[in-house]
Amino acid sequence: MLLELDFSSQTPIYQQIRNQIVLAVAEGRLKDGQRIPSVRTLADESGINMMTVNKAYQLLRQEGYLQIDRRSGARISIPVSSIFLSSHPEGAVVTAAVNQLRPQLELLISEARLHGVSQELFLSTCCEIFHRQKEV
Amino acid sequence: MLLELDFSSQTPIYQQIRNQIVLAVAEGRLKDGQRIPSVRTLADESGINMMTVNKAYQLLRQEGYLQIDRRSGARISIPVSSIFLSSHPEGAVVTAAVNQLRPQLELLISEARLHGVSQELFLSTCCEIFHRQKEV
DNA sequence: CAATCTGTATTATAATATATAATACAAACA
DNA sequence: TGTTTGTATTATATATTATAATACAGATTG
Repeated sequence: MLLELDFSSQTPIYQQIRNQIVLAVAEGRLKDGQRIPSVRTLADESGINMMTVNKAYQLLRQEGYLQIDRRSGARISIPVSSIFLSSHPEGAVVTAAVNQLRPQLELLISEARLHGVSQELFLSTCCEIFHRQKEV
Repeated sequence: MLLELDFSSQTPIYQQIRNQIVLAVAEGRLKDGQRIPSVRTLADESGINMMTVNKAYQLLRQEGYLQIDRRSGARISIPVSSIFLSSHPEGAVVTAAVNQLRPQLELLISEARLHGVSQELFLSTCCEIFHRQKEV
C-alpha cells in the first residue's frame, strides 16, 4: 500500500497524502511519469472521500510534483530542478528552495539542540537520510 | 519586539508564538529562568486575544520550555537534555528526540532534494544554522 | 488594607478548515 | 456504448481557531 493514513493524527488527511507522495518520490518508490491511482480508486482503498484525495492532488499539482490530464490521469512529475540542476550547484532556483525551507530547518534544529542533540548526531542523521534516498 | 505575527499565514497564531519562542530560546535571545511577558501584556502588544497567548504558553509548558507559576508568572525553562546530556552523547532521551523529529527531517530533505538541493548545500546550511545558534 | 498583577476558567459567538455525501458533467478510452 | 478520468457543485457535519466578556484565587505592591 502506498499510503498509511492516521485518522487520529492532527495532520489533515489531504496533507498526509501529499507528504507521503513527496516522500515516495524522493525515495524512488514513485518515478517520473509514473501513474498514481485515480482519485476514486485511492479514496475507495483508503476509505476516504474522493474530494479529499482531489485536494491532495491539487496541492501536489500546484507544487509541481504532479501532472494531471483528463485522458491519462495523474502522473508523477519530478521538477526540473532535481534533474538538470543537480549537476551544477548554486542555481537561483536552488537557493530559492533553500531559503524557503530555512525557517522550518531553523525550528527543527532548535528543537533538536534543546533536547540535547549534538551537531554531529544531527548531521549524521541527515547523511543517513540522504544516503537512503539516493540509493534507490 | 519578541514576536512577528503573520495574520495571513496558515500557521495558527498560537503556533507561531510557540515556534518563535522556541527559536528565541535556541538562539539565546531568551535565557533559562528569564521571565516572558504576561498573557495580557503580550496579547495587548500583539493585538490578539489573551486566551490565544495562554494556549501558546500551555503548549510550551507541556513541552517543557516554560515553567508557569502564579506568583512569578511564566519563565523560560531549558530542558535538562540540553544542559546535562550535551556532554555525553548517545543518551536514551537524545535518541528519542532524534526519532521524534526524523519524519519531519525526512520530508524536509525530500523536498530539498526534489528542488535540486545537493547534500553538500543542505549540510552546510545546517552547519550555518548550528553555528549561529551556538555562538550566542 | 486596597489596588493591581498573575494564570486560569467559563460561556458564548464567529469564522475558518476539514471531511463527507450525493450528484453531475465533459473528455477520453476500450 | 459503457466506463473511467478529473473536476464542479451543493449541502451538511464536525473540529479548529480566535475573539469577547467576565470571573476567580493567589500573590504582589503601594
